[in-house]
Amino acid sequence: MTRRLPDKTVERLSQYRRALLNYLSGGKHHIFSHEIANLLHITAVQVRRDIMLIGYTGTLRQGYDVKELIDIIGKIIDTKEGQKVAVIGIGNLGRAIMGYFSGKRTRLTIVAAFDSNPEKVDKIYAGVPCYHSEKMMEIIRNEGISIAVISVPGEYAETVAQDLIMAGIKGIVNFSPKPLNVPQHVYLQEFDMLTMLEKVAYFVKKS
Amino acid sequence: MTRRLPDKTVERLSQYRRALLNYLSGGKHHIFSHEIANLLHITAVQVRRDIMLIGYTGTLRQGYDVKELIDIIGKIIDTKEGQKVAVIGIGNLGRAIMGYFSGKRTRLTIVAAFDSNPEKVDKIYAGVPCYHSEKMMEIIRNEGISIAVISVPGEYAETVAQDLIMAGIKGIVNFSPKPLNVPQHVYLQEFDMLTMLEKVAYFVKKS
DNA sequence: TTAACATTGTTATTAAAATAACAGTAATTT
DNA sequence: AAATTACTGTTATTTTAATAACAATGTTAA
Repeated sequence: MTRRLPDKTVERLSQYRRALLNYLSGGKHHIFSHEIANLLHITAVQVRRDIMLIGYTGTLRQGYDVKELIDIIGKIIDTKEGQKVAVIGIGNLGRAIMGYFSGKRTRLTIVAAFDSNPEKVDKIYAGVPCYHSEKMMEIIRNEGISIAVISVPGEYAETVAQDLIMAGIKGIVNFSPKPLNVPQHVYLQEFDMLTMLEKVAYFVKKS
Repeated sequence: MTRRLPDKTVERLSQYRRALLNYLSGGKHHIFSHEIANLLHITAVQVRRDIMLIGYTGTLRQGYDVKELIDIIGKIIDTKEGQKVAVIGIGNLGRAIMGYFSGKRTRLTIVAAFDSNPEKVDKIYAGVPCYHSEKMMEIIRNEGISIAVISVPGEYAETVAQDLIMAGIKGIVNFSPKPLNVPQHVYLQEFDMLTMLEKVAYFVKKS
């Protein structure tokens, strides 16, 4: 249907929506591109361009209808049926991720967590049941989980990813410091904290 | 001294170094560009280009001297004296970050953590003392901390950032879902998990 | 009624990043 | 000795993202 949007535009759409939901709760119904821009600390042109790419169009004197825009973004980002997410590794990071999610109503639902520590298995974290890693492939297949968050220590990341892919996972967010190799049909987002911190340190040093 | 390197190159240099340290511990002393590429699942050209940008040069038949390359990357990324880092907000995420760091010997040292929860104040997390948020500005100034990691809930992120900047922080990694606005002399790295997950979901849906 | 203004939507340009192309060269093979 | 091979280092090209420029238009002001 719609042409594939640029990566960065998709990221911003997600942020627009969150900002707009918040803005809406303040009782305002219309918003200008430069107001959206201020919320995210970017430029108005970029906002308008992104909105152009998704084919929505505002009105000249009032700007954009907040509710409409939220809906349109939803139609682009979400699927009707929703998508199921699993979190692998319930250390501090895994729990942090699940904590961020609980409460947010979104079309993404974390339906299962996995860990190999018997003390964690069969407990509930932020409303999500934790299963033993041995059951991972089975549950992912049976539940039709399409997205996985890897938050295990680096040394396990690779084999976990292998299993996930064999079980039919379509998208992975990798928080481990170990770079992953995935086939083309799997979308991978790396998320490496140590690298990011070292990068910041480099540019701090330079300035 | 060296010209400012591209953002992405700096990220990869950090990853090269980690991979090389690991490789070195396997007893190998030389490495080819395509071998580095395999470790990170990128192309050999990209590796060679990055290495060209930092001015290092390998030998034709042996490739790169692993130890030398590690040292050169260190000279570029690290400062002699090291840089001090503070973590603001000791929830699951804050603890995860400190956990990742403990053990890694690097020129970046987390020297202080801050939280407003009295139960956490004056405790030690992963070897790092936690102080009350009220003391944040003072300690940052006195200790000469130049980098901060924000892992507080979104609603506090903005004021925390303000305070950090007033206290003289030069680089910020923001894990909160609230976009920050910082003056030009402060380097900001946003790190928004919800957005990234929604992006992955979008591309999974598309594929 | 006309001019000035504030806003959107779109095209054009620039900047950043990745990829491709290829020249150069030491070692090895024929 | 010449050809081949397997690399590096660098320039050229392409792709992606961001920014700038500007036409179009309803609204307000003169």
